[in-house]
Amino acid sequence: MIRVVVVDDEQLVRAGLRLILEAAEDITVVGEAADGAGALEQAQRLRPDVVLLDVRMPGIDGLTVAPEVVAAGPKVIMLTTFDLDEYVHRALRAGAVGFLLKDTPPRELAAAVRTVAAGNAMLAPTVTRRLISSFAERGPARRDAARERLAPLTERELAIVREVARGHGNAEIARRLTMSEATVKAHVSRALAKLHAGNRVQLAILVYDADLL
Amino acid sequence: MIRVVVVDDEQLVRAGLRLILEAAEDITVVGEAADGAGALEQAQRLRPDVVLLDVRMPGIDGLTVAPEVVAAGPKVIMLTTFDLDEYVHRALRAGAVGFLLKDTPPRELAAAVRTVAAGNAMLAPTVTRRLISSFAERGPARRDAARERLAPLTERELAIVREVARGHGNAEIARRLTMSEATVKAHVSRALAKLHAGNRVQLAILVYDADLL
DNA sequence: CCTAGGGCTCGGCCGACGGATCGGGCTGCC
DNA sequence: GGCAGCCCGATCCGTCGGCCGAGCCCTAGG
Repeated sequence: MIRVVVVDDEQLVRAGLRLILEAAEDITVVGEAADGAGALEQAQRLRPDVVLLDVRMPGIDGLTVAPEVVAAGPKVIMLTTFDLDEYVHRALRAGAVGFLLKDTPPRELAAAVRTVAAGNAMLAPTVTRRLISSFAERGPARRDAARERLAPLTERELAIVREVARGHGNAEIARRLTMSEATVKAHVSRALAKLHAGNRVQLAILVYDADLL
Repeated sequence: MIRVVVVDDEQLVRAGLRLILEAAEDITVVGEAADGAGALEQAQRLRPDVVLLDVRMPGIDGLTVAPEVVAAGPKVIMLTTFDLDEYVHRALRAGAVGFLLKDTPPRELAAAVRTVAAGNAMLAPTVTRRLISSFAERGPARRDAARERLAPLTERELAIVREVARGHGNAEIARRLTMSEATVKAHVSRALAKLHAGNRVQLAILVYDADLL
């Protein structure tokens, strides 16, 4: 039996969720709360398997308490009317493993509870879509592009550039790599030219994007 | 009516998928293929709404043709027995909007087809879980530490430091934020002092670690 | 009211660092 | 031998960064 706590500031919504979930034989609603403080208290006292947590609530809102609720043990599914990027990002970073819209059909809601109780994750389709695109964009795309740009560098030059990206000055790099400071400057200059960079900071940015540390 | 092409090297699997999908009144299977080449040909000729694409196939495998199939128009759902990280990453980068395991129940398979046809995305729960982790665990440790260090900065100072992290020089920052270069230098100096940094590159590193772009 | 403090804005000065340029030595290859 | 690429070095100059001071605005508090 999966033990669930539902949190929403509107009593009507809580009642609706309870009805939907209790209709499944393997799910039982063991507690309710109307704000973040109540949610945390119930999570710690009742130790439920899953907490359905509304995003917007008076007092402490759902996103704010989410990290603490997660820390208390249960899996957290965020519930909201609007799937704003800001909400999704904060929720996922807080450790939520579910993010559903309030127009989710009853069958899927119960399925989501079972899914997260089993240790997996469930997102609304629109949210999944957004997550994928943000993954595809910020993923290895920029990294490979950066590596491509760094390709023309000589082995030695790359070594100097990596030192630059560590925030070291030319003198310090010279000591570390046992060469003259003038030489370091020369390498940096040619790296700047090859990479069409105007700044040593831009070199550091490339190294960071290329994930070379 | 949602028009679907199923691609799998095993004839039995194709037949099974066709049976499942044709059972839904709003879905019709308009074509089949046994390898990547066939998948691409069918996608271009039949212009289906959705392509179910097996990952592992003899000849050109699913992950390899996925980008071209996506480019041809249809939404792509990857199908596989194993949800290896490598598979998922490549698939999502290729532009797939679905990633399902072959043990997905028929009802969810049809739901997934409808979901992607509607422009949204559908992943297997285990895949979603992994995606969330890789999104959330993008090093909150170092990130929060960096934010902690950046905390003492005033709003204005942080703005200048972020410009520094973009690789801009003092003069350029002055233009962008419409202030004197002397002011920029003053802010940079104080930021360096507050953060115990000796270099503007080190400021950039902090901003990067703090993930502020 | 007016004083004190903090943040933002500027200017000037100067030492230090960063970049551009030129040249030389070394290797491998045509 | 000539050429090309990499590595190293030295010199010149612009930019950066530290340090001084100053004025302005706002808020807090006597």
